[in-house]
Amino acid sequence: MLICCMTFDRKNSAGYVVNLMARLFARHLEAGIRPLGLGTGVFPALLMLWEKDGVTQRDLVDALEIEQPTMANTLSRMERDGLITRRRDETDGRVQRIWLTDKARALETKATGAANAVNAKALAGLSPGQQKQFMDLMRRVVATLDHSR
Amino acid sequence: MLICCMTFDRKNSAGYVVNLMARLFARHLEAGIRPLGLGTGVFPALLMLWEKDGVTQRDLVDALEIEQPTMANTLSRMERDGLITRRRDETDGRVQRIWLTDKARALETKATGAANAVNAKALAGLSPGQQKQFMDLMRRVVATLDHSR
DNA sequence: AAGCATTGCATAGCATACTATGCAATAATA
DNA sequence: TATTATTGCATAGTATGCTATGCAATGCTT
Repeated sequence: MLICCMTFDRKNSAGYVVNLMARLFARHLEAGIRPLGLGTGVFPALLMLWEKDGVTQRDLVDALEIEQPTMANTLSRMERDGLITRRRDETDGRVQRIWLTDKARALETKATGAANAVNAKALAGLSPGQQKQFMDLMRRVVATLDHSR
Repeated sequence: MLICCMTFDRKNSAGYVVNLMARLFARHLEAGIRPLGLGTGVFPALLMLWEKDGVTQRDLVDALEIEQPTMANTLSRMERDGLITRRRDETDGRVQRIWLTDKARALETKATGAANAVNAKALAGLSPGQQKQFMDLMRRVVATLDHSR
């Protein structure tokens, strides 16, 4: 049934639903990792660093598609909170290399567990095939937006 | 091919991809509506108000699933920028009713056009059937997260 | 009616994200 | 080698979003 002058149905707008979904994911993840002293913003950087630390800020910016000042700010908070140390590169005076503290290393299992739990909870209403479809569709949308300007 | 100790593959994590996708959507929408003097944060409120103004802050908070202090802050910016006026309800001294200015009304066509353009661009790589699937899957995930915890 | 609970909104404080800009170190070029 | 361009990072300023909290107006209970 059509309503007369409705020009924009937000619940049928991809952008609106994507934003809402992202905020809901963030709220749930926040609740899961707050007991660990972590916030959602540090999570992507930690994922990279758990895999391999000693990388540069630039490496994180490129891999995570986060703007450089955002990453600088996030790393400052992580340093303040004792999750990383920054040491200047020996051969290039511009570069800061990022190293995890033992404290940050010790959080990996619990933190990724919390993230896995949120993902599982969020996708619980979808069949395994639909979950794969959902991920695939999202990755294609991301690729489209990444390469369009 | 499996890599030895990788415990968390972010590009296969729903939460990570959702967050990235939402930031990309926001960047594109921001670029589209900035020439109108709008930001992404005011957009959901404007969508509601274009449909019907004279509603309360509480109405917006409930419909948009945005926390009340966030909405109060957003409405303050909108008032500062001449998009809305707030008038106290005549029968209930607690309530502020929100009214659009002519300036805000005049932006509806261009702003929703920009949002439609972003949505179209984002979904351009999907078939019409896949677009419907994508929206349906997202709405189901939103519903799941809405009703859990 | 008095006292308590609820509701609607504002404020404080912070995290996360952006653009614009500056600066120092290095690289490239003339 | 001197100049210019590029690169890596930091800072400033702002928007968007959250939790915690306070307060005034209203509603409820006795």
